[in-house]
Amino acid sequence: MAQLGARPGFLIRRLHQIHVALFAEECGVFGITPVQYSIMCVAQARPGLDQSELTQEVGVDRATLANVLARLEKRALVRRERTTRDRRLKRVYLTETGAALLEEMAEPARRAHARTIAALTGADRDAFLDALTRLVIAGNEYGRAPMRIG
Amino acid sequence: MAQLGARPGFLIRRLHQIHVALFAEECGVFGITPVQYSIMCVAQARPGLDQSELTQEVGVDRATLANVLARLEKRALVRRERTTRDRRLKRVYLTETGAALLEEMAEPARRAHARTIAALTGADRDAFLDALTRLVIAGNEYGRAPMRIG
DNA sequence: TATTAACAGTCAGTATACTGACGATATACG
DNA sequence: CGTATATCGTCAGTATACTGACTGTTAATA
Repeated sequence: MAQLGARPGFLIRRLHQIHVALFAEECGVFGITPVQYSIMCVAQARPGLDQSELTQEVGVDRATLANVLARLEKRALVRRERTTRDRRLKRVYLTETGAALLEEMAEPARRAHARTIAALTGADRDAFLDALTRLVIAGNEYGRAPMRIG
Repeated sequence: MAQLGARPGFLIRRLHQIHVALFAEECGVFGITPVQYSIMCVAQARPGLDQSELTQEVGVDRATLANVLARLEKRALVRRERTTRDRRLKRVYLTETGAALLEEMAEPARRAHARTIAALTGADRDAFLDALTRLVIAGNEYGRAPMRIG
């Protein structure tokens, strides 16, 4: 890892790979990925957001979000409705099936996140998460999927 | 970011997105992505590694590496040679074109990495990189692209 | 030696992520 | 009112990343 290991972007890519692998290990049986899980969580917490609003909550660009939603919809985990007020919009709702799956996955998903940072303890872990949060907020506007902060 | 922002995996995904965006901003004109850049760097530092060895240096699974190398080879940035000793192997070498591009990109790439963690200063930055490194080493064996450590 | 194991690289299929373009719709403004 | 502008969702194309299966080759072993 000599040279590459000194590059922040390289380490971040690796840690992302590792988290995805851990999430698959814990939640693979449900056939749900980390991003799908994030979208389902927001769809439950804030039902009826349109796709554009969802991108800002989940930090996924609109093209990707449309793809993921199409997959979730095909499995009847999510429902989309065109509004009549503004016929451009599609509001997104978690179905009962989706809500049930979300509940089943809660513990495994929590474990996946915990295992990702299990090598850090106490103050180190807190400091890491704090720094990570600061970087994500500071860099929020870069890329095609800025989030709504607040 | 209320709920999602408390999940390590979510933050890591976002920071990875941000780094890729910054790398594209700095290096986009060269048409080279972060992973392509990593592979080219290793190909230069350790010429003649076969693809299997390369996966262990770069932390990319063999299917992905083959794809990336095919693209680099098409642009004549990299060369692949089957060995006669072991006819399964393909050794990888950076071409002169590749070496020239690598030199051109050195500064912009360095900036992209620096900007990714620019919001942290001094001890905070050191602590963050240290924690990040520890997590990457601790989780190295998860997933399909473990690295050779040492 | 003959059979079996393991390994290297590839391929097909799928998921996230981006770009740039497009059609449909809504809003602003002259 | 009518035109220009902006927005929403989608689509096509490309890149990284994974899985599982496959071919060809080498190594191990019975």
